[in-house]
Amino acid sequence: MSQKIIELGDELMIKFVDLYEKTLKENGYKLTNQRRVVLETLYNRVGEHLTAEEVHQLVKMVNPEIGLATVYRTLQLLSELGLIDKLNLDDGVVRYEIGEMETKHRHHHLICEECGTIMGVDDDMLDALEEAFSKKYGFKVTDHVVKFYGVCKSCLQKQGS
Amino acid sequence: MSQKIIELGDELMIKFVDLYEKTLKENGYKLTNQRRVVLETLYNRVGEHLTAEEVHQLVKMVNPEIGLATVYRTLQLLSELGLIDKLNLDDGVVRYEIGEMETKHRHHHLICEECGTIMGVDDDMLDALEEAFSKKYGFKVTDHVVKFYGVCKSCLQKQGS
DNA sequence: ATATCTGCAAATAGTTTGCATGGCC
DNA sequence: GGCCATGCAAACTATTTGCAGATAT
Repeated sequence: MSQKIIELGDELMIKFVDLYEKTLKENGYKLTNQRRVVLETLYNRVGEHLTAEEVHQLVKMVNPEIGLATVYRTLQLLSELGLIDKLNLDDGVVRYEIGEMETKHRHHHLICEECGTIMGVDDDMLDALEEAFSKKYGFKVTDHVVKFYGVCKSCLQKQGS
Repeated sequence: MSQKIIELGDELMIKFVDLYEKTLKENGYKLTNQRRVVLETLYNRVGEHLTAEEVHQLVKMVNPEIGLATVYRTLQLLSELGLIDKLNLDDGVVRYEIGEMETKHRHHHLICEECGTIMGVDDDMLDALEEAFSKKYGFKVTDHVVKFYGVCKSCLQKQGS
């Protein structure tokens, strides 16, 4: 069955799809169109933090047949495989975003309490901290989640004027 | 109407109840038995991270009439007032715990992926980092949430043997 | 060929809300 | 006395699951 593929025109995207195929195969999962479309959708929205519902809306533009349950299942799978990241802001919805392939550094989030903007930042400042914690508490850290809440640059400027 | 009060026998607890009364009054909320019982329950379980359902079970031992909805409303209120802390571990349930009155330092969580233990640690290592982030991204940080995932000391020892 | 995946609809789980009654200030 | 808070049940929302048919390998 033929399936319209999103026009990539981007070397990075090809690399990403390769990784997706490799990772799924290695773990014994099938390579389905639904899964690729979900991943491509996330890729096309780098920097955004989408809910399952939002991903479903976007995905339906490419293939209207894809159901919401599949989107949920796919997001969960891709997240487990480390192809995408899960993000929880305590607002009752789980969000997903493309993980950073290029760097090994986990990235963190600055959440503006004024305008709700979520800004992802890449930083290795936490690495030293992680090690310190390991030593201090005898706890072997494998991962960490850091969220900063506050007021973003542009909201600060608005407040100033 | 008379209401059985949990035996305190503890100066800290009295201080805590005082704070609870003061904070509620200052914000125009009524001082009800339900609210105090919820707070005392949390206090009696310092170090644990309870779900609304769990708090409800415990609270019913003191006063079986208290409804689940009230527990939800109360936990939300106490959390907004800063009397207790909210914690989300992405397992589909929101947890609450007594906030640290003594220190200004927010505390962080070490979550063991082996046994599920959640360990709260108090540490000011993040303060420097917060400031660095503020400078670097022009973002005024007011709060942060940090979670470390990994393997706890006792699980590491079990693995070793 | 066959085990996995999908779509749909129904089920679930956690949390919220409307409303009449009860209790604090 | 008035208004906020409570309890109950019903409503809601996000997410999960069962199942029959479709699809990738």
